[in-house]
Amino acid sequence: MIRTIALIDVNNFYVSCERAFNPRLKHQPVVVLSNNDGCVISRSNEAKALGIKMGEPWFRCQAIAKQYGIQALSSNYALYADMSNRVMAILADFSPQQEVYSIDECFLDLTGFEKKDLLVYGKSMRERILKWTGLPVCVGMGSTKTQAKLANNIAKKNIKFNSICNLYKVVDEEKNHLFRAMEVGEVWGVGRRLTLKLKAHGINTVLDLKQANPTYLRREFGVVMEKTVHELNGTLCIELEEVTPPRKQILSSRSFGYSVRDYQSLAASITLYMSRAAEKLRSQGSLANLIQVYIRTSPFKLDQAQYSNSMTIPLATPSDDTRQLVKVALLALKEIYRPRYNYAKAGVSLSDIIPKSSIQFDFFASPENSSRSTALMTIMDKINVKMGRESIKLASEGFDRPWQMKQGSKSPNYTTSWKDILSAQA
DNA sequence: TATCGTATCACAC
DNA sequence: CTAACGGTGTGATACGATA
Repeated sequence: MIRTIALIDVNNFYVSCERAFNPRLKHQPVVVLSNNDGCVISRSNEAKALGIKMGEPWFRCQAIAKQYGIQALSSNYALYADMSNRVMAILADFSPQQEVYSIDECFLDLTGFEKKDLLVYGKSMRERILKWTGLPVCVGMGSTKTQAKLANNIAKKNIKFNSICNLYKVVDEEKNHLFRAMEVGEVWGVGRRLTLKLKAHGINTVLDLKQANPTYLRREFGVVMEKTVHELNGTLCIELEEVTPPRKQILSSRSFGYSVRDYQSLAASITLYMSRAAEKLRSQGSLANLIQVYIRTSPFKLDQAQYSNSMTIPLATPSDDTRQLVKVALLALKEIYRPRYNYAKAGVSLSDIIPKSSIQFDFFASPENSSRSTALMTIMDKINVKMGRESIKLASEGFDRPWQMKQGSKSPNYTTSWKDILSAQA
């Protein structure tokens, strides 16, 4: 059966979230910055029009920002995550099959809906989300995920589509016209490197790729590209994934607000990051077998001595106990730490992850210890959910943290903090 | 010869 | 005022080691 897949995506998501609560930002050039107020990661249309590039380091935009009064905000993930949940909940009402693909996008399976009704259906999604959350979305529809993505892209860029593009409704002649006008890099799965390579093979536009020979593409570019072309032509190769599978790797890393030289600060940061990673691990009911710790100086400071190192340590028995994971992580840190470098970033990773239900005790492990550990971690997690993050924590996470990342202009947590709501009113 | 482990690449957002 | 460049995650592929 021919399927119908929709992709719904919030326009300029982070900026739109900020605008929903601060109308003064509307019709203005606005950007949201990455952690540490480093790079531009979301732009209003006005900011895009001024030539601000995605991923541009913010300090490089100072001149133009001053000239045009571009407003920059630190990222407020608590706000974005909460808004995301609202959008996803609304969209879940439009189909029983939903794949939450990212913080601001989801696929819906609309197979079986009358093709002629799809535009109206998409329009009602857009209207409801706008009314209930204040966020603008675009909707793209086709017979595969790749087509839905492409349709969404078309809806975003061509005003005549009014934010909804149903590829079924676009006649072949116009489709060819649209696809010929789009760069091959616009296709989902075709990034910078592949764009270059494809162009070297004479494939420049979406239409070129759609018409290319799949067997030839597989030989020259690999399976992924072959699937992409089949999907472009309406043959489904990438299924909707409704249940998010447990993470196979959990990472927690952060750049420092100011460079760090001493072991103590690094140890505190590693403890902090590992605590976060362990929380994520427990929240998905898993155990990790492998720990990685890394530290590095700033690769951008060419005049300074560079050092980057990591260490991977396998655990004797899989664990989700923050205390144990931190202990091992600090052993690794001790091994790789070298004095007299300006460290810019540190991080940890948990991998070789297994479900907790499948735990096998080794010869020396004690089930009693394990259940005590679980009880402690569970209560810690509960306290932190109820009373707020870090209400209870390991002392080695540190208290004042002068190295913590910069967040110079974060908006209030409008939807998740009573304190912030009150101060936002004042 | 098939499989494994690991590093590297490429991509998405 | 300074100096200043994100974070998380997946899958494919390459390649030497291992069973």
